[in-house]
Amino acid sequence: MSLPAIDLAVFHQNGYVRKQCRVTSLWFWTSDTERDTCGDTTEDEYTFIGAPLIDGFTQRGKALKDAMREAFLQFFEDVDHARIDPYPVLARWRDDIHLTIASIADFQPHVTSGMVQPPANPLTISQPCIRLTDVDAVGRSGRHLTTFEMMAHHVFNRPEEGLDIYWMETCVEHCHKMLTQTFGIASEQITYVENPWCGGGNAGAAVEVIVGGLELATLVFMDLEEHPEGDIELKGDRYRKMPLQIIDTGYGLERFCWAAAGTPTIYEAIYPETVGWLKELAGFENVSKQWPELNLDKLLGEMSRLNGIMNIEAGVDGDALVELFLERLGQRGVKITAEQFSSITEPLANIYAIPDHLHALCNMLGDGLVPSNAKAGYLARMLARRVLRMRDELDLSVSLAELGTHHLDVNLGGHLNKQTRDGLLTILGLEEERYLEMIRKGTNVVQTQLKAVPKDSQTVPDERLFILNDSHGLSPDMVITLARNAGWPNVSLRTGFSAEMAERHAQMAKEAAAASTDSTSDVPVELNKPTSTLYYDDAYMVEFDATVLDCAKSTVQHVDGATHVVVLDSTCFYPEGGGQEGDRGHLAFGKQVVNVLDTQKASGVVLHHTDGPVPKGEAVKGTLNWHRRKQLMDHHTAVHIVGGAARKLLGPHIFQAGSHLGEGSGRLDVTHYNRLTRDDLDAMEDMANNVLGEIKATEKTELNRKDADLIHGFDLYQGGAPKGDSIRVLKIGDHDIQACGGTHHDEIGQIGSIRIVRSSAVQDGVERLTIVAGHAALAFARSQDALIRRSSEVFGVHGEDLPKAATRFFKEWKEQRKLIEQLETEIVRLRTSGGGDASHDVDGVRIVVMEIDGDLKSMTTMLKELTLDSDNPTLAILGSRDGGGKLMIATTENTVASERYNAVEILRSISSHIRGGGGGRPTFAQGGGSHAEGLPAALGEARELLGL
RNA sequence: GGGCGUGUAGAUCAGUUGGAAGAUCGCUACCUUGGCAUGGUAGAGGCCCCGAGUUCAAAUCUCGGCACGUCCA
Repeated sequence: MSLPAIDLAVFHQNGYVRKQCRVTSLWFWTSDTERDTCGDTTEDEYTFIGAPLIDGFTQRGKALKDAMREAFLQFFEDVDHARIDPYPVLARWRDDIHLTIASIADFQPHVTSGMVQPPANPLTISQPCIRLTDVDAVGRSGRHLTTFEMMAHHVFNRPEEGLDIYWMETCVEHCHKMLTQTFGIASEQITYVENPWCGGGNAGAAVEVIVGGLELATLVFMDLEEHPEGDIELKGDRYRKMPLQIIDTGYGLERFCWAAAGTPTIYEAIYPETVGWLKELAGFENVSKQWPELNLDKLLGEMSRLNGIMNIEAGVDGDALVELFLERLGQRGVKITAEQFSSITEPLANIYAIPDHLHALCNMLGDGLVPSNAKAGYLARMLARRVLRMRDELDLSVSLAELGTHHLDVNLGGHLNKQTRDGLLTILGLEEERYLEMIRKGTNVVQTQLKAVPKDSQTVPDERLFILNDSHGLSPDMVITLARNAGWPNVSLRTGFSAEMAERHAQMAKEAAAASTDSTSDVPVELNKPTSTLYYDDAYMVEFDATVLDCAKSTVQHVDGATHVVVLDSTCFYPEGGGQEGDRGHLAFGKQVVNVLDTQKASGVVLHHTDGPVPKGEAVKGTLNWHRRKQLMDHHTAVHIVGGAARKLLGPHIFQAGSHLGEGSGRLDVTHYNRLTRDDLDAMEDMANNVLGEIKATEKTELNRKDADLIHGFDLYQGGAPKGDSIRVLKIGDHDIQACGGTHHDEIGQIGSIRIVRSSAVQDGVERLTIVAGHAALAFARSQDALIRRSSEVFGVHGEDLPKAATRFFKEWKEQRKLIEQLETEIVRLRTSGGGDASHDVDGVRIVVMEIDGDLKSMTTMLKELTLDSDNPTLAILGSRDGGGKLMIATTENTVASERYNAVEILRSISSHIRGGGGGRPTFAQGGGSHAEGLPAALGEARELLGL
């Protein structure tokens, strides 16, 4: 079964009839008797360019967006929808996506699954979204954006419970009324296309709203969930009805703006000031002035129209595409050469894309994102780099921070959600520094990588390009530019290479995904009844009585010595979670005792890993290893306090990226754009310890998700996306407020003291702080003391003199090493100059055969002294008893000595005496053995061989 | 989360098959000049990131760590 027709009274009342599209075969509703296409086909061109479809909005840019958004939200407020503030563009309440990609993403997964109440119902919102999938098309297609606002009205019905706010009929009614009355769009201009929607395991009927060839909105009626036995089939999958009915609408704010402005591209409607400014900076007028006969607006308008109806696949050959474009433009009366086309459209594509990318970047950074080389931070860095590259292609002399300042003032009205203006500009400045550093290194890297490539080569080997891109961040066209400047003037990029590289990356990602098959651990016990968690009632409870619900042999060895898994009806053992390690202790029953070696959790059931069985149904007395638990609580509470200090001292972009609380130390990963200095750590440490004295007690409350979001916002979820509706909130005065399920002190003074031991980098943009608190802080101080004591004993100085002493010793060691080298050289000079027994003259070649003390390094020094003087042709054979015997033979290069003697041959014929081997060049050979006592014999044979 | 790359003189970087640690700039001294820019000559400056392993021999190969960079999801 497929979905039935969407036959609504509102269509009939407005004179609409249902037709099937001649091109796409989709069913659609229209009041235009002539119309036989649905409006969004390869035959439906944009009609609003130069002829706006929405009247009454004469503004441009931010003012236009503000007016449009207000009109939309006001309309829905007037029909009893609650206006909701937009969510961040960083989807921190979700663990499956980094960025908010649609308004419905705000309510996934828990509201849409029914677990959590929506903040209002029905509601209206205008949600800033970021989608990077079409990033390459931005600026070129005339309509693509990486960041846009999705205006929406949402309804969450539960018909089985009598909650039925409205469904299709009223939804389309609102939509139609708004379009025709608020925005004055003529009814016959609007078509409603029936096109079922599915995604993410859900599906439903949907209507696309098309005006003037442009899809202005989609109305989705989501009431199906994927199920193998479902009776409805959509696009190859089976679905069944679910208890929830959700209306998910999306109206593209920027598209409304474009339809109201009627500009050649969407960018001129929403970023007119920036486009104008960049054109001026780039001297674009000089480009267009060359061909006064060209009508630029007509050209751009036709291009947008063409892009609107041509579905251009990624990876299409660039040259072929331009040719096709020129042909189609010619058919439309725009006469233009390939040269004119590229010299106009290439700079314009950059001019258009820059404000779009800046908008996405400012929104991301404004929400507190820190650029990085991994995860969401990478997306920000990618956008920053794209802007910088486009800036360089346009040859603009503005910094990224100046572009950011302009964008913030002109297009964002100076508003950022969290980050400060200074913070934003600092980050942009740092990103530019990194970019410039990468370019600077690029020239060198290119020269090294292309060393084997002939200077007159026309291509760069694929493998080199892959390495340069993946490892050094130099995109193929950047490599070509650099290579041309560095001595390979003829190289160019093979067409289609970029597509191949993308394909290769996709392949790599696929292989990586296939390799990481997660092993679901076997849990041998039943997981029916959630364990009652006593540690939340009283974090200080050490002993408790409980009943054994289940006990089974471990199927996998979880920890050393653990043989069984025990489930109790209640427990005060904290299971590992939120970064805090599981508790240990023991369970006693009768006269027997089993040790709890670790505690884990599965589906709300606490699993005690023990070293022995406990009979099912038995009453047990559980006792916690309190020393360990106290230490874990010290660390956990300390991590919250340090995190709060970091946020206060370093800025609003500080977000917890992970934590681990062990007995010996705790660690906290925070997002930050710079490496932390010891001064930073000291300042945080000071603040953290002051907090211990200033704030007496922590407050622990439990809230439902809806209220928690409303009261505290999404900064609450530092520990990650929450899984359920119930949120445990830990408040340490106004210093730190977080959702956290760990165990914490009621009185933070019990921690005693906090030390931040060090910081290290987990990845770019994330700093790891290692923290010790309570007894661990004391233990750490003692071990540090011991290190200093042991070291100062070696030097025989007091601890405070240690740095001075170490510096002096190191300096003297270097000086003495130098001196030894000089003395060794001097010894060789003395032993060989006076015509002693070591030195002989054979037909104009000085021959030196001697045994010396020293390792390979000092032998090398001596050999140099002997054989590097070409006025004194020498054959030198040195031997040492060091490490099983060493032999080293050299001749003075390019002299009679090197002509007459071969070092390698001599070495081979004598090295057997020390039972060794070796090799080298004819003028320099070295070898070693395992029989140092044979050295005199080896040297003796050498003398014999040479006739001495 | 997965992949890749790089750590060598104060700075920027070479270093071939494992076999004698280099270049350029900078620094010091001297020469050239009335003085300067410059030019010339000589010299100083190295825990080849750290730690193991393989080898007669490791800057070079293997493993681990630290630091930095980069691509993809």
